[in-house]
Amino acid sequence: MVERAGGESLLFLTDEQLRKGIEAMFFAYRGFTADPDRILSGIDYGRAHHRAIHFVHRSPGTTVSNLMTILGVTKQSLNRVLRTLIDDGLIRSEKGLVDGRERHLFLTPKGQELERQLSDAQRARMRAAYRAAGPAAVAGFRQVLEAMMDPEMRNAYNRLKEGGA
Amino acid sequence: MVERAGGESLLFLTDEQLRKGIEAMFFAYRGFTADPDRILSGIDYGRAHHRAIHFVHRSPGTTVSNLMTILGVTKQSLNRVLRTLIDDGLIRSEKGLVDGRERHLFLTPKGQELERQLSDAQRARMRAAYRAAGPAAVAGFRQVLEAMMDPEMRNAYNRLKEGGA
DNA sequence: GAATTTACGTCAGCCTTGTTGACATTCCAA
DNA sequence: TTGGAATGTCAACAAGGCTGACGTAAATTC
Repeated sequence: MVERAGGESLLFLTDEQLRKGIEAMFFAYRGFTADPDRILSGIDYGRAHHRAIHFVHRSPGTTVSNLMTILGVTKQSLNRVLRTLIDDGLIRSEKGLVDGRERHLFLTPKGQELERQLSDAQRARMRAAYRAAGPAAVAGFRQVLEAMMDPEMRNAYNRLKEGGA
Repeated sequence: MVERAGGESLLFLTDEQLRKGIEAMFFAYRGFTADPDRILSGIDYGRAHHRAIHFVHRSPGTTVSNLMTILGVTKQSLNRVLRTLIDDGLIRSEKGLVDGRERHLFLTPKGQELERQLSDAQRARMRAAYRAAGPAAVAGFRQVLEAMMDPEMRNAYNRLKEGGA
């Protein structure tokens, strides 16, 4: 009755199972962004600002072009967001010492404060989900997500992982 | 060395682990939407059209207000998308028989054709990820995602699950 | 040393997709 | 009959993507 290959059930690969996974991703991503979005809607920023702040926090001193790659947006789009964050004193931009064409990005204390607020909210939901599901589920969660990424993004993700380990 | 509670390791709840999960969600969601987006960019539609088509396919005869709730958008926003899909002959809207105020939505053959194209692409990636990660990982994946949803969305998700089981 | 390429900033315009507010219609229900 | 619910639609606006073009400074290459 159950399809098998090498003794392993393949029931989890039915279209029905895949569809459930697709819908789970859709609804879960909504939850994933809900809490930071709520905070940001109060102040003048949006999800794009959150992403920039997150990755500058994550990789202090990163360059503009590196951030463009990570976020997958054009420089014009990124610049609009970065411009407001710099003007508002949340991000500091420093001309590169070894290569003067590059701009290195850092969070100011004010920027760090907002980052903490946002990531606290997002981590709280993540923590609750992790706790509810348990460590084994979390390992599987990460495995599937990683397998779902485009290869280039998987590389970017793994470089970030190492850096923060 | 390892924190323990009830004999179970809590290492998976460190801020570092949570941050990795957050970044995994971000990069994976990009991959998740990449293939349908590529198809849609060719024709005249966007991600919003995909979502509408998906859930109309999923729940044939669903009403407009139900779709609004599922998608989490306003009726004006939904109507704009629905309008083009109806005008282009991908979705059919039928006045309710028992309650004449309601409009029930269905995919036309043309709509079903596009739905199949889009979901084939999305399922292909999902299938590859599932296969790479294995059945145990998939179970964990689904558990964590479900725990991450807002309660209302979890209900919506579970109603869909039952219907399709 | 001159020419080219790279990294970045910026202006302008366009598109999608979300929002709010207002108003009309139709129909169910008390 | 009257209020509320479900829907459609018009208008205006905002966020955040995009492309294209142009400018500047700095590095690299010839």
